[in-house]
Amino acid sequence: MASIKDVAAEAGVSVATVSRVLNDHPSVSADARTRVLAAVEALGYRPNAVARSLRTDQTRTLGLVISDVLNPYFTHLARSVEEEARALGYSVIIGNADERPDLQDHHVRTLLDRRIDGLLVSPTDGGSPLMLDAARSGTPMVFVDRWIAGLDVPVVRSDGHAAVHDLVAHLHGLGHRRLAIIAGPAATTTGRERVEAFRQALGAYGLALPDVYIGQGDFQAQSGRRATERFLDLAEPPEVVFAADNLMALGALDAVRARGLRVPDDIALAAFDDIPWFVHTDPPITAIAQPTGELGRAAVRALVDRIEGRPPESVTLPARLVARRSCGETAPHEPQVLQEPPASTEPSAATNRSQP
Amino acid sequence: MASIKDVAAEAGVSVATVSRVLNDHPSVSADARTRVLAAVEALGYRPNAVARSLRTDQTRTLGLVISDVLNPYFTHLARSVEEEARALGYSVIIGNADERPDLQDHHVRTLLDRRIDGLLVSPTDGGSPLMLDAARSGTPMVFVDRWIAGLDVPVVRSDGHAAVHDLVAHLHGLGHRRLAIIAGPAATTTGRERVEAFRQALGAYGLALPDVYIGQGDFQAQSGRRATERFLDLAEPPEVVFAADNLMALGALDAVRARGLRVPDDIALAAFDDIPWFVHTDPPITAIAQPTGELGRAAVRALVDRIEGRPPESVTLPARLVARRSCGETAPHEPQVLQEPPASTEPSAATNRSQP
DNA sequence: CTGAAAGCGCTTACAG
DNA sequence: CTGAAAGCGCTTACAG
Repeated sequence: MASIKDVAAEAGVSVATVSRVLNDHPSVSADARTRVLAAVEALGYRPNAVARSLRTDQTRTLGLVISDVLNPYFTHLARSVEEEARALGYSVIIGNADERPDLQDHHVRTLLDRRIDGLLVSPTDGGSPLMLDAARSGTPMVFVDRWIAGLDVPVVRSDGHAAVHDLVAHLHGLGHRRLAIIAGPAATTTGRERVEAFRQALGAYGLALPDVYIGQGDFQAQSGRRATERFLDLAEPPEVVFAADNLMALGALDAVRARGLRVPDDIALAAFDDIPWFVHTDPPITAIAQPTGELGRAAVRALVDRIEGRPPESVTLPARLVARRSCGETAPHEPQVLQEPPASTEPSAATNRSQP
Repeated sequence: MASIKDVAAEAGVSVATVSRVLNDHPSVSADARTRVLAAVEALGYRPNAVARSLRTDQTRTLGLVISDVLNPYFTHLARSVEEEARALGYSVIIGNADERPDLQDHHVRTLLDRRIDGLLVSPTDGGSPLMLDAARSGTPMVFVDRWIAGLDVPVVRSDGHAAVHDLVAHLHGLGHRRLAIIAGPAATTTGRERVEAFRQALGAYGLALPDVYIGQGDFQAQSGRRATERFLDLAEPPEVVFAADNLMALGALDAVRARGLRVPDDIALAAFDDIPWFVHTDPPITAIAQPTGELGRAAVRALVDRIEGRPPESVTLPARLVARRSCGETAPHEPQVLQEPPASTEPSAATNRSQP
């Protein structure tokens, strides 16, 4: 593979001049530029990004560590992250933690070793020593979707409180009183928050959330299956199961189906995170939709701000309820296509520095 | 960030010795090793992978350029690729071409600039000059799922001929005679092959595949929607629509639903590529399942063989029909869970060197 | 077993 | 505007 030396020789100039042409440095004569460009063309030369990174101490690469690529929500997020990063001149390397803290650490370590310019993380747990070190050691970092409290790291996420409240209103209106939730891991913010939001909303309707109506899941389908089976085995099973993510809803659907029961007649189902397939499941599934694309873009902008020395902003966007037939009723004209509400940012109080 | 020099100073040895310890070189005294390891620990030193790559001319990184990450088939593929790569000591950088040749070129170029050790590609088109150059210039490369003919590049894919034949037999048995297909781009092998397999199978039953029953899609949902609308507008619409991938099937479902029609009563639907959601759609969708995980793993093994100087093997695995209710009938005991058949490789005739 | 030194392919003050 | 030279952080013959 041709190196800068070869180009310099071919063009009859020094490597410094070649470098200047390649980097659009102003002080290069038109003649030198022409000759260098011709040599580059003739040799099919492409600068070695590894060498450049070593020298400039920047890789123009962002790391994205997500909990589970197979989860359509995170796939969507990853895609919007890559798009925005590309628009800003960065590449992104994705690390899939598969909801495993050890794998998450593996990816963080690998990414750090590669000297990525910044790290976007949706943490799988409460923060391993490595993750905390990374956050404190000054590696530019932004949390997206999930976060770890007590760190001076901007957070880009959506707030589901209002939507969960809307969901409970919807369920209550349909006459449901025994509502259960399949929670995510307590070590994750979204695992905890969604349960709390649900509990609060139930409280507003004078309903309790008994422990037996809280299934412990891990955001993966299998756990949704198991939790649902346990609910169905109860002397008094819930009338509604609210899965804290779309994969556990898939598992719940599997479990209900395996027993020969029907949604919503035998048991109602709702999910956090909306995905295109929810329109076509039997029945279409009521879900809380996050503005996923906008979250990904905002996260990249915050991270790049941080990398390039501008003050990064934490961003919180609202989620919203998309009611379909899986909890009962809901008219023929239910929503069909996912549509994201307009973005809004928190212009002030940037980081979650003061978080408990 | 601490460098090897800092470690050497701290341990009271030369950087050469530090390097030897880090790389498990045998000729290092136990004493030196201990002191170096202690220094590494004390400083929290991590070797700079960029510098190491520049020096050793290997990045231990694989590039994966896929057509569309949002397509669950490719997401699954990407995941298995990463798993196998990790097991073999490689990282992978994913480039999402989004079915756009220009984006595909962008990613190939970026990956090459980063000096990845090898490239796994599922080409979006027939081969841009850049892609052909890359393949010919000796960059270790393996095609997965889709390929470009006429290149000396191993191919890891699945063969759907038998499964498509099974599908047509199934459809014919249900009494369907007017069968249509939504094809992928003719520039892709899978776009062409699936139509040809379908045409052949129809021929075996004395059925023709008229041009109006071939919808031109691009493997994305929107194109499945449009093609289906066109079918439904025909004076004599088809009785069955076979979508050449799962996203176009989603689009077809959207279109059928938008007209207030029912599957399979008004029109039957089948898809290439099986995904977990197909069990829960209304109705469950008949699909041709590829051994996706095994394809990803085999592709990585072939690529790493190539990189490490062993002869790489092309691999072809069979796809299989999973009949559900979307084409009519099919019993209560239809399959529920995706299961991959055991792997099989072609031990001989490694590359598709002699392809037309 | 160990260290000094060269060199991977770049970029960038510095001097002219 | 241009080039010689230093240096980014490593690895690895080479000599001892």
